[in-house]
Amino acid sequence: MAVLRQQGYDGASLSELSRATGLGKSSLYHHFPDGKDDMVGAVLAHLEQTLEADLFAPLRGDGPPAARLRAMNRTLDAFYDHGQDACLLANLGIGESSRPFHPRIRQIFARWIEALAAPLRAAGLSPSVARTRAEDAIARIQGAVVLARSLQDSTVFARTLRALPTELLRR
Amino acid sequence: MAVLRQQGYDGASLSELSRATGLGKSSLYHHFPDGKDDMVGAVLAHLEQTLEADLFAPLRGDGPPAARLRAMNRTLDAFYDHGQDACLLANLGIGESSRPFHPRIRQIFARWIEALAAPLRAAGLSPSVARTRAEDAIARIQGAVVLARSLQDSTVFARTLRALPTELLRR
DNA sequence: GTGCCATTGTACCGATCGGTCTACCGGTAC
DNA sequence: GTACCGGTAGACCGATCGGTACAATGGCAC
Repeated sequence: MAVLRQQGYDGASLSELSRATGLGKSSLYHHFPDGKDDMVGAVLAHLEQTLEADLFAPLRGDGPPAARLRAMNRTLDAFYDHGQDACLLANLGIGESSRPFHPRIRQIFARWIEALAAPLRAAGLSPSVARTRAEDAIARIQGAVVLARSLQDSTVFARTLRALPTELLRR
Repeated sequence: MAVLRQQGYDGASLSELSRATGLGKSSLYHHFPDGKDDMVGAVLAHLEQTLEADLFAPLRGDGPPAARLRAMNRTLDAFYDHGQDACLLANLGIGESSRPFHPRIRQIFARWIEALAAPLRAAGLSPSVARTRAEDAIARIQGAVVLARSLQDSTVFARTLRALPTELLRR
């Protein structure tokens, strides 16, 4: 996952993946018979599981909406290493949209949006407003990561996360 | 530029660049002796020039701030093809930050931020507020492109652009 | 022990990578 | 005409690409 998020699909060569995993090529192809796409699929499946547990489930939880949003912030801050690490979803989703793993990217983003909309509805916002705000928030997070990495300055990322909870719940 | 923004640095092979430009390899290496990095450099230089003329200069212009922001929107909407085209800066900036062209990416983003802050200051916002708002706006645009492409739904992009002028000038 | 099977290291495959070389073209100078 | 030269095509280079073949390893069933 680290190789993919940093190098992207084309940059993540098999020898790099082999080195990073400590597995020889034959082992990689034993576990992932369909090659690179298979490995990417496994990485995305694992990411989806992780996000489900650490991000989506807390968002859907039954605590106060503001607390759920703060939980998301904590997870994201760790996940992106304070905005210094690239986003795997963005790196894979920004390229060719015809890649076999692209539907999975879309699905993960869709789940994130849906999970984030939940606490906003719980706070009394209409479903449609909750949804558009969730989309906008995720766009802001993604853009903050892109900009923080491009500028090599994580200020934007920190500021974006800090502002989100109150702005999302504003009436 | 089209190949680079769609395929990214590693995905943009020389044969692809050759095909897209209609030039043989030897011609490419005649004009860009230092190879791929040289070509990327030229693309970024050209992009910077284009942005300077179509985006930054209008932002710095002397019309009403709201009109300057609407001009930015028009340029961006065309530039990203309503959110369907990837962003070259994001695609190159999201990867390894040690690449030789990375300083140029950073510089272009910095100029964009500075240019966008100008109409905000002209509207009476303090320099520091203008700057952070400019940064946030560019992050939102970048994130909107990432999300629109990942979801294959340009709604987020359109909504983001539409909301920007009034939100940026809000007191 | 023996057989079995999942797993692994290593050599190897054709294709493509980024990049170089040489021969050639088409204009311009004289 | 001829010398020159910016530009070009395409063969070619070693390295690396994604992927395969195959023999060896190692643990487990019996």
